[in-house]
Amino acid sequence: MNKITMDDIAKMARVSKSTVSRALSHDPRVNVDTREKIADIARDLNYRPHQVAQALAKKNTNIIGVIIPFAPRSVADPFFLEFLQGIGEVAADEGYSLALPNIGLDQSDEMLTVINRNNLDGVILTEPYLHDFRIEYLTEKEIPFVFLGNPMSEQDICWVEVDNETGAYQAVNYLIEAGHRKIATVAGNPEMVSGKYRLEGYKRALCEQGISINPELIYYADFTRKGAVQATQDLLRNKSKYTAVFAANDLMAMAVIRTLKEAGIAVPGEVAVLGYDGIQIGEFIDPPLSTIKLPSIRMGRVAMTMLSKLIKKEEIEKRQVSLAPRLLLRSST
Amino acid sequence: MNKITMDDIAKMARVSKSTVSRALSHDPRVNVDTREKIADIARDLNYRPHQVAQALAKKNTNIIGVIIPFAPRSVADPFFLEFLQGIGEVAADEGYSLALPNIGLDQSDEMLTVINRNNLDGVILTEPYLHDFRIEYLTEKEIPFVFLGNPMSEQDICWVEVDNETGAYQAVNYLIEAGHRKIATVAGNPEMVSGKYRLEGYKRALCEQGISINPELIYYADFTRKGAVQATQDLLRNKSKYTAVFAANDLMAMAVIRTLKEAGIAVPGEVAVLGYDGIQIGEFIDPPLSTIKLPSIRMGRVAMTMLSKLIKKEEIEKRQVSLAPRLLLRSST
DNA sequence: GGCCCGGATGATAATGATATAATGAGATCA
DNA sequence: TGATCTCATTATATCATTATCATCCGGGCC
Repeated sequence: MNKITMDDIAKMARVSKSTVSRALSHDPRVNVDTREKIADIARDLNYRPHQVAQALAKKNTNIIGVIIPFAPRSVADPFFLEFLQGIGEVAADEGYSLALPNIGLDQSDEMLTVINRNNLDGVILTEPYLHDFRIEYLTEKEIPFVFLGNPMSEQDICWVEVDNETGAYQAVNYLIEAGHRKIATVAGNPEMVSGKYRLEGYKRALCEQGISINPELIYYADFTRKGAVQATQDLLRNKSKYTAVFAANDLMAMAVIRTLKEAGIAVPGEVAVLGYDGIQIGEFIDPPLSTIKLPSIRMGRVAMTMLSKLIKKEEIEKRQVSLAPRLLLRSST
Repeated sequence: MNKITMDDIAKMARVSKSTVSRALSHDPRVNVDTREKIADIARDLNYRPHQVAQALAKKNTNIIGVIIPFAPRSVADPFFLEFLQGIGEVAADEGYSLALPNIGLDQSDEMLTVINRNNLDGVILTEPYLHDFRIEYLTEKEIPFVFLGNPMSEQDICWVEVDNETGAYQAVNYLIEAGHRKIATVAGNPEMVSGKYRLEGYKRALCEQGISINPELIYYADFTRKGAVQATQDLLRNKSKYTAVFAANDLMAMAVIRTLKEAGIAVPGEVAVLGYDGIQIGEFIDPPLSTIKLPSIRMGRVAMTMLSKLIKKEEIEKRQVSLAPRLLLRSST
């Protein structure tokens, strides 16, 4: 079966394809009768515009790239999935489809390729790094983009975040108020904004309460379960005492809990564990995970809404959106 | 900054853009010296072909659509995420990128649009229905596709599955052998292949062991947590006795466990719960979920590999792949 | 010298849409 | 009555590639 093109419709309606193009895009310049005739024929033939050709002529593809690193992180992380769902909802409403370009480990090279393919109308990025090189690329290529997370750039970049430092401060402060004095942390990648500032929040909470920071209670993992298991094992070998662990994301908190339990340590009986992100699945684990709840779906919606406006060059009232973290107490503390 | 096109390179190399095109696609007809000169210039200018224009001329886009229904199901379901990861790995290797067209509830109309946009080289579908209407569309439009799950069609369609009936039979059989006689089930959507045949397996296991099927112990939910909570509440109001629940997927099993626990029923002490899918997160919940483990990532890899061959019209040795389910015992039974 | 051959390259068409310039007919106005 | 304007439509260019057909050139052969 041959695909139906505009030319076919033009011939049947005895007009030029220019007129067909305008009629189908509701251009007011075409006569109402002509428009209706063309619309009828298009409907009868079940015509759908060829998106690729349209993209070439209009110079936009209606495709949004969502840069979620695959292994070892992230698509396995329910937090990103919830975020993706929020993006998806708005994208569908606005007529965009989502592409997940697979980004491997050597991001710089892959990123270049993805961007240069010229087939993305805009990009949503996750997990900003300190001095994120992607900003420069995207800015230079004039591709609209929105970050999930504040990349701490001097430039006027669009982003949606929940302040990492505040959230972590709130978390650790709660632990202190609950009576904990020796609090360990499984921190994230310190080259990432989230990793660095969640650790900063941890430190500030301790400082303000006059508790000295013990470097032996700080472990760095890479936001993965595997990394957290390793970190917890290191922690278990450590002679320093601790009664609570603050993990920089829920996925790691889950691994911490399991590793502690395997070592015969009761949670929260002997050691309390507090996570970060507030993934839905957290309420099902044993014990249900106390955490800092981020409005993940909402963040996705906000990011996509912002990106859509950016693409259409509409006015954006707030280019930087900072949402509030919320302490969600379940049973692991 | 203007984008670099083939014309720019042609001018710099003092050849025609035809030659540039051939040189960059390693056409043996171009002289080696010319090819290298062109390759050098392209590298210097950091040239990347314009994917949209390329797609229009070559009539393929290197984009694969993965049809995962969004709300209320599926992207929230870690099983699909794991599957997606498998697809992603192979897709990246083969040079495809993934698109997630958002399919809403009225699939028929949306599907039509997605397919007719002519911008997908192939499609991977999940969750086949009995008499799935999508098969007809895709076949007619001659778009290569692979199903996750056996759509039970007479046609010679490509699919990867784990036999639902066998898996469910295995699950329920295990419960019976463990001494359970009164086994309830929270079944999936009976219009979906997975929903129907997992229920069939449940029934066959009971029949073969001479246990009569009690319709009051069969509840239908829609594979979501919400549906399962409702089903479990109905079950709790029921006067019939039961000592085990077989849920048609892990997400529902998790909801069943929580709802039972909230009602003061011990799992697995009073009631055993067995799930289906084998999502990774299942081991973290309380109690760790016993389940039928499907090789989700592998299924994704197989599906994408098959689709890739289908697109390239290569020979496919097996167009229908049926992998083995595996009973994964943790603590909920 | 004319012809053929094949390697290398160029010119043009095609892909399926939109964007821009051009056209023609009728209305308006000085 | 001629100039200008508007409206509806057509013709042509454009987008950045690949595909197809044409051309050129040097060398070998008769």
